[in-house]
Amino acid sequence: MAKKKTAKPECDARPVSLPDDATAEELAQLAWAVAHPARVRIVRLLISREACVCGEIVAELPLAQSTVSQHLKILKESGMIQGEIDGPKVCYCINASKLDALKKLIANL
Amino acid sequence: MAKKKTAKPECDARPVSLPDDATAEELAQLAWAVAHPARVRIVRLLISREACVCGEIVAELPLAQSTVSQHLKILKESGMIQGEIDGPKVCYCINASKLDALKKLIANL
DNA sequence: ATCGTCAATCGTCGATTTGCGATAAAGAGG
DNA sequence: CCTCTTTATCGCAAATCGACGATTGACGAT
Repeated sequence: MAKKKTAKPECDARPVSLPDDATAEELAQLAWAVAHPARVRIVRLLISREACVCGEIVAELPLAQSTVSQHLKILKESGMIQGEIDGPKVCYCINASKLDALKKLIANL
Repeated sequence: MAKKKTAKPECDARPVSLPDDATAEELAQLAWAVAHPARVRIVRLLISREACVCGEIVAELPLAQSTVSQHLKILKESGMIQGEIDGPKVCYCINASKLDALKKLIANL
């Protein structure tokens, strides 16, 4: 934390941006979920298919299964997608509310 | 959620993923520009003020000048903002077309 | 010409991300 | 029971990010 000791008499006097700060982190977090080509493709895939087994996602991407699993974990932690266990498989689907939240936050920029 | 049959889902007969791939990278790149709270705040600041000197941005954020400069560089490289040298100061402003590009890409997700 | 201000860049540090192979865990099926 | 399939997780390595102080370069003013 930079604590400037140098005198700063009359430069800034604007405590106007408090709600800004709150949504800034939320937007950053959601944007970050989509800030990787592989994750963009996963999100698009889930939107277009509405539901998708993990194996299909892996087959769709030029990445190793473990890497795709990592991206899925990141997307799940961000709340953008959800995964339901279905026997030995896992069925992922988009979380519409989170996606809408991202859309709104970006649109209201 | 509509669940596919447990049998093989005949889904992959679609050579449609060429434009997907192209915009996936573009979206990821633009999303990454706003995937940090400080950069979100910078972008918002520039939108609300339309133009802003670097010093003001530094004063607005709880970060060192060099760190803010880094974020400005990232935003500039992504095309989201532009900087014009004005004497010893540098005046930054938003790049509306890039911002719109991001908004469209997110909205069309 | 010299000084002070403003912003970019350099070098460094620690933390995080990204990718992979290998392994473990959980069911389904023979 | 054993085996196969499917997915998550565990290291591990390379790369990148984020933050900072210090320095540099550019410009205006004195």
